[in-house]
Amino acid sequence: MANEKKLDCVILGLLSHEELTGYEIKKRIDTALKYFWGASFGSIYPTLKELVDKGLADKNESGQSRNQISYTITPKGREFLKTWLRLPAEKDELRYETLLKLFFADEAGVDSALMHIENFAQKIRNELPFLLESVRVLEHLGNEGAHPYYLVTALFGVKTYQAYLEWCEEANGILDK
Amino acid sequence: MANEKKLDCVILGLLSHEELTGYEIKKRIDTALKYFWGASFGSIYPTLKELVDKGLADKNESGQSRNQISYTITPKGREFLKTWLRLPAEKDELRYETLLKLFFADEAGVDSALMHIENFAQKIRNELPFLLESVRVLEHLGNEGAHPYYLVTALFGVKTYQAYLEWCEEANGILDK
DNA sequence: GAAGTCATGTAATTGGTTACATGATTGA
DNA sequence: TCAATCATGTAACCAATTACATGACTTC
Repeated sequence: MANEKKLDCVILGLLSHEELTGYEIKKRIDTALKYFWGASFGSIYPTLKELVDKGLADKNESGQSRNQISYTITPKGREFLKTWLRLPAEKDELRYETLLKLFFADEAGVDSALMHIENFAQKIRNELPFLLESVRVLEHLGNEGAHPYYLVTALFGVKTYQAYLEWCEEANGILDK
Repeated sequence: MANEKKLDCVILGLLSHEELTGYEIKKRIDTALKYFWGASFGSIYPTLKELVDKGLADKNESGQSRNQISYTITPKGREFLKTWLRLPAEKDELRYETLLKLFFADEAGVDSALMHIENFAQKIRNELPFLLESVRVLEHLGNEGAHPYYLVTALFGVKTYQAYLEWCEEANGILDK
């Protein structure tokens, strides 16, 4: 029961802010939600169809370009979203392959362990500037509308990324001796 | 291609340390790997069967108790594991429903946002002592075998959990004004 | 006119969860 | 003897990815 589909809520959430096409929804997920959620086209388009069927979103065929289809949230969709938002979160989960490979690294040797840590650190270092920039912008935008919520989630990214980098140092120190 | 099954490697990894039953594998995952991986019985038992079919593990029907079936890793299984361990990690991902509900919280109001943060903090506070105790024990055990790798992954848990708690404070401060 | 990106969608497959079914063992 | 836990396993279901198919628009 705890494993319901969340993508419909993600999409409704995005639509609650603005009218969007499937393609744009994918972009939003890959940028703003990147560090705590993911989804592919192969799940986004079918879910969009479902939302329309259930009366939670409306399809607007007449985009500025002929082949663009944009979606808006319906009042019923907004109600659905609000109900879900107020329910306690059921599942927060991590799947860190890096940690897995590290946990079992005894079998493969310390060099490969150090490589995994370095790869991980590199990925984080690449992404951190984007996140810091988001925070900078959001702090300027002040307390209107959804901005404080965006800020808080971006700060989560920053905090955890910084913790990851500190851990990489620490782990290196322990293993590389 | 990036989305191959990882559970076979998780199980082989655990078997590379010791002989285990399916039930014990589940327990290991729920304790030692808890904060970066998960799996259910419904995936563990079929995977165990697969591993035996592929010659990567052996089934030992004669446990101390009649209805216990334990598994050991074969040399081929060890080779398979080692190869995987040395390949770069492809996928590190988070699915934090809490963050999702926070990102869209404008629709539901600040009270529910603060509730989500508090629930999250509570969960972390509950789990942190166990993790700290693991670190304490592992630091005592020294540098033999897999211990440094266990230590490093446990420290990852501690570092991130502490970062989460700091973030909860910060987020509360921003939203609760 | 070619390359790249914007844009939508489907089919096959898979990895996994949930719920169920069953039964042995242990300890109060 | 009853409850809890140990222990294994299957079937139904589902969410999601990957790969594929298609075509319009933009820019050099």
